[in-house]
Amino acid sequence: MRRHELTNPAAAHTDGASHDHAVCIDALLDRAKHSFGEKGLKLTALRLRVLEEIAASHDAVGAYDVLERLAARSGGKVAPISVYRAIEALREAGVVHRLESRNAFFACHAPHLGRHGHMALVCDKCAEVVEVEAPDFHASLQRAGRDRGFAVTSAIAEGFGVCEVCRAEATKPAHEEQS
Amino acid sequence: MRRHELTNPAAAHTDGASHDHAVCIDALLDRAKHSFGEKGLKLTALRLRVLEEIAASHDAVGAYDVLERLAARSGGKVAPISVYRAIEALREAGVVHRLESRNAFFACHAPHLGRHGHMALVCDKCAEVVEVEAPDFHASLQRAGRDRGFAVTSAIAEGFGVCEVCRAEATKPAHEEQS
DNA sequence: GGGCCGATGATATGATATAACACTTGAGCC
DNA sequence: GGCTCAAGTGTTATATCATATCATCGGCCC
Ligand SMILES: [Zn+2]
Ligand SMILES: [Zn+2]
Ligand SMILES: [Zn+2]
Ligand SMILES: [Zn+2]
Repeated sequence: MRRHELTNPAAAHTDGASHDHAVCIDALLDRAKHSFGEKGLKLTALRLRVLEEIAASHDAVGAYDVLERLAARSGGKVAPISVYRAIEALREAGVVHRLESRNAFFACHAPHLGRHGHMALVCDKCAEVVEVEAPDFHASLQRAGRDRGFAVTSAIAEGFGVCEVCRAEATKPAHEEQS
Repeated sequence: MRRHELTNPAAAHTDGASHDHAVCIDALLDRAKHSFGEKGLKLTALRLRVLEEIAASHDAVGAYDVLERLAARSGGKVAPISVYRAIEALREAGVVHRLESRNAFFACHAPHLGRHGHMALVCDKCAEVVEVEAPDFHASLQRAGRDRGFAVTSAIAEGFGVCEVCRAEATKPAHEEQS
């Protein structure tokens, strides 16, 4: 089992159940086109396929998951390095981030140009990742660093817990639970 | 080369050059003994050997680095899983942390019982890790999460930049540089 | 002693990521 | 068109990080 997978994949609830995810995807692809253009990068067929797989949910997925899904869905097989290269380009374009604590990747649905001041919240139950703005975070980190002569140029922050939907499910009466 | 190593290991300056690191080690070992005792864990010979290797510098080191150093220094070879198990125990005791962004581990020289409210600052030049207290961080993360119904139970934060010593070296006149 | 449990050993494998080099393609230039 | 160059991708191999599984050992309790 991939290290970032859940014991209960059925717990994932962001593939359309709680919102119209097609809207998320459309907005993301649109932003990706613009972002690639602005940065002089090319949103090639492979990169688009990889982005579509990552953006298919709000979860963080491993590079090898992407690879398997590409093979299963798009037909043509690709090598691990090709997936990693595509992901790297998507990261440069700012449409995909890496979840450092899980060695996995997730689509950025909340543009925040400049890599600073956002945090990822990861649900331990359903693996969903949401980004929250945290303008204070980077500033306070730089302040803390400055006290020690440390010049902070970039930072990451990741929080773990239980998301709203999973909390609601956890408090549901037992007879409403799925088997 | 291990991914977390530097291109110029000589840049490391925390192995005694800029402070009396024996003091750091003594304090850490002392704290480790107490912490293992309090938690009902045992600071076994293997765990102590692993801790000594990790604590030998303020850098983050990979599990396989530890393994190689154990083989080189202490004689007896150990399997990767044994190193990982020892590291896991040291983490539970709170004397070692994982640097998520590098898949590496570093000794905690700044006790902060409870895993909240600290951040790691990593020098891109010398790989030194310093921990800074950030009492606001976890609170603000929980506040941000609460707005979205997300209950944050733990979090990590890692900052990257250039430490004081390396900054000083960078501004030194060229004729003082090492070849 | 015998049962138990936490720690370690031993072996194998899984999971994540990159190196090196070849090939293709398209843009810019002449 | 033909040339060059750079970016992207393919192909193969390998490096790096981490865990599964079962055996064994040694202290501790009864
Ligand atoms: Zn969505
Ligand atoms: Zn984002
Ligand atoms: Zn020290
Ligand atoms: Zn610490």
